[in-house]
Amino acid sequence: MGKAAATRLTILQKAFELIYINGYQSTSIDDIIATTKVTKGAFFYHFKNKEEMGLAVINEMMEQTMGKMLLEPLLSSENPLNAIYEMMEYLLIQDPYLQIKYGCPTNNLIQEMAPLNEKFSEALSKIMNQMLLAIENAIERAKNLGLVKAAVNSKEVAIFVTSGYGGIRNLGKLYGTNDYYQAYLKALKSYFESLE
Amino acid sequence: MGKAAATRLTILQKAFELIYINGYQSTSIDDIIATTKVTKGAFFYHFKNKEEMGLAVINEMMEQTMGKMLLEPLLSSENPLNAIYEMMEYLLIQDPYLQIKYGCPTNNLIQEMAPLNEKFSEALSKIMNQMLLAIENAIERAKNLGLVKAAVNSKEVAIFVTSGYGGIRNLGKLYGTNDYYQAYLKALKSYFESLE
DNA sequence: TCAAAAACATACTATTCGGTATGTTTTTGA
DNA sequence: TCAAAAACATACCGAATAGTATGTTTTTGA
Repeated sequence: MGKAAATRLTILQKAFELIYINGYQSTSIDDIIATTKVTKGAFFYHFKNKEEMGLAVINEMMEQTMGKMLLEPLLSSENPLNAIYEMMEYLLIQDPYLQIKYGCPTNNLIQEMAPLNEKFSEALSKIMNQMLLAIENAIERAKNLGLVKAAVNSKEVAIFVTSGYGGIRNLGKLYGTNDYYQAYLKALKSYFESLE
Repeated sequence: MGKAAATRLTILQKAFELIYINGYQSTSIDDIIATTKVTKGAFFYHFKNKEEMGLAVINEMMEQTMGKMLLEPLLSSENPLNAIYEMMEYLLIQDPYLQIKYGCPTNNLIQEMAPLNEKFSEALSKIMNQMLLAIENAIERAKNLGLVKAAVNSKEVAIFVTSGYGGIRNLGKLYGTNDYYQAYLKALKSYFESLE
């Protein structure tokens, strides 16, 4: 990676980190450059404005991570329903980059920016579509494997499960303890059993 | 109501409206006074600072509404499970004050402010505790009425259902259509049936 | 090697925002 | 009625912020 590309990446990484913690609007460009060795001139050389940088964070940082975290394990799983549960458990309990008090980066940005900025909505929709589709396909595959009742509507379940994930992340932010995560996971497991 | 109290209420109502749409941090005091006939002097006569006003919005506007919308119908319902579903359906589809693209006022504020402000977290926790407890009690009552399996854990279900509500509101903000609400409600209904 | 382009650095600006200082007007109650 | 307190109005301030103007340094490629 060239030096210029490294500078750009430094900006995006720090920006992602600060946006995850404080939100997009509360993250100032001065914040980003103060905690890196990047100057304002370099920042505006790489990005036309703050909005373009925010979109790059979504498209180049968040989307990739989400894809690798989701599509790969779900696509090849022998027990798709179980794979979804494991993914949730990983995201909520194991993932070292996500913290209870800061919630889920994607859901945070949706909450903050969806009503305010069409471009952000589009970029975030791609990520959520990835997630919804991955789960829907997994359920569909579970149906074909005879692991889930044929009457189950895959799309509805995907929406239901994805909603639950976003919501429990928000409850985690509020209460700051993973007790709620544990309770949620138990209920999720029961729910999945009801689909068999 | 005295004139002073009316001024205070005007501020709180407009503040709630703008915070619901744009978020707390993006709602400036200048915004609030520009769209009312309240001056800055009056604003700071009634509230020590912006934070105190924000807390008043939560405690005096949101908490009451939530209590009346939740506790009352759920407490007296003959079929508690059905009452929860009806409440969700009302909040998502019927409620004239809530809009798809702006999501849920409480969940919005949690998302934005929980990691940033302890006082906001406390105030918002009271509201969410109300909701969680109301649902938990309703499930418990359904169990006593023989409408729900004894093995069901009321607290876990309350957390699961509350998460789902917050999450689907966020998806609604992203996609701007109530198709997702409808799919969510169908899945919720199926889920409730699995508890019987 | 060396000029042109890319990449970065610094100082500055216009605007916004929360909050204050200092008033004036309105209400209250003895 | 009238003074004191409550309620409101206006002008202003300092800090923060996105973005720009104008440089200098580094890299590139012929």
